[in-house]
Amino acid sequence: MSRKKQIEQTATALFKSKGFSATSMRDLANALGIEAASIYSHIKSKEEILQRVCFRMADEFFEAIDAAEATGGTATERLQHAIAAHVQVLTNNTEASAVFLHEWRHLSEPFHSQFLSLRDTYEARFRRIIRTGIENGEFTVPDEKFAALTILSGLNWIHTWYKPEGKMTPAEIAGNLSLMLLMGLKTKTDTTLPKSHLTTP
Amino acid sequence: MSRKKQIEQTATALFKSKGFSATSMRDLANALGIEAASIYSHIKSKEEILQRVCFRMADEFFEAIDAAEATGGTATERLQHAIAAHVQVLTNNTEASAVFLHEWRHLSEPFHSQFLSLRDTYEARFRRIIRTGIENGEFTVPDEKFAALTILSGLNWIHTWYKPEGKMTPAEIAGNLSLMLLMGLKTKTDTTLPKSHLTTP
DNA sequence: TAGCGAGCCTAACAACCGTTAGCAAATTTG
DNA sequence: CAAATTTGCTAACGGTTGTTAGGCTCGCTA
Repeated sequence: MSRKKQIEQTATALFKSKGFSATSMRDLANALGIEAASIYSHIKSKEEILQRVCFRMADEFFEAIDAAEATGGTATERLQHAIAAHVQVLTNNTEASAVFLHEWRHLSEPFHSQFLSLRDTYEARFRRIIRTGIENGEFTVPDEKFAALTILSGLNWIHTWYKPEGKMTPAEIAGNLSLMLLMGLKTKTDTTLPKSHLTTP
Repeated sequence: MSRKKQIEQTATALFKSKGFSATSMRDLANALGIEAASIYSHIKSKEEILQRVCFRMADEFFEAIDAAEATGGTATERLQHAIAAHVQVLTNNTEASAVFLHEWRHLSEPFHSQFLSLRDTYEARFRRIIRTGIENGEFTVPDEKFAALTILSGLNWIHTWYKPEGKMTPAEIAGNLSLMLLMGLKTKTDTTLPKSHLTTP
């Protein structure tokens, strides 16, 4: 592995555990066993590392959802595939995922805006699947954007606990999440919510 | 309002938008229109602000869930109340909530450990409701901890977009979230589902 | 064997960090 | 009105920050 990749990987681990701002170049150098100044033989700046991690992960998420949507099928199936693809990327590199999810706001312009734009586009992909499902009667949901964001945020906590050696495989995690988010907690034979809390506008 | 509260509030806004580490005392002073050193007439240290915000919010979440659970009822009803209570706290102060959710890791010991312990206890409250619901057949879910964390992470993104002047009230948001998380996205053909949002009576 | 690039070093920079000391003005309280 | 408290100031501290300059030492290749 190239030295640059090694630096990137070590930095990613530190960024995840301490955050970008709280990680100094001297911390990073110490973790690598070299001097801080030596790092600049390989990278241009501290932020360059963050940029590379954020945009590489963005690429991975897009590639994954592209492949998932290409399979076609019903909205339910496409959503399941998109969830599985998202979980796959998330579990494949939890450290980079954590940085991608939490540290992007330390990007300077124009990268900050670029990143947000990519994120919006990605969310729109989920939204479109859900809208299709609403239109053809597969889903019943108050608001399509609301649903998409709830699903995504329900997926994005995985990186906090997932360990490759754990007992659930990424596919099983994806299956459980799909089940919960598509079917809800309620037992199928009794699916009504208490009436005292419902009103129809 | 006391000057100390004012400082805390301004700091909270900055911590939310830039993060704790990336917010300097000179940034905070600038936002307050005074000199950095002047802040120390009111607080002991930068971290004191973070501590106060984190533990005050923890208190609020516990008070809310205490009140919610005290109402009794089925597991479904208790979970709905707990969700509504959580959303209420979250929407009541989005800035402090964001700090509570994302900046706690910059707490030093023993506060860091204390905070994590409180968070675990809070999550266990949700888990217990869900376990009850599984045991008496209200819920069908693969794993109780998994379900609790998925629900909580599905709630905890609200602070990123909620504005008090928006068109959904906190109660409506809670209703929509309850609906999505309890019933899922899939259309149920065997029951009459409310077509839109919920409101508390 | 000469040369080259990769990799790392030391030294140092200017800027910024949280915080303290000591003092002055303003405001509140007796 | 006097005393006490609140609120803010300037100046400065010791330390840390990201980064640059310039040079040394290897292993590889021409």
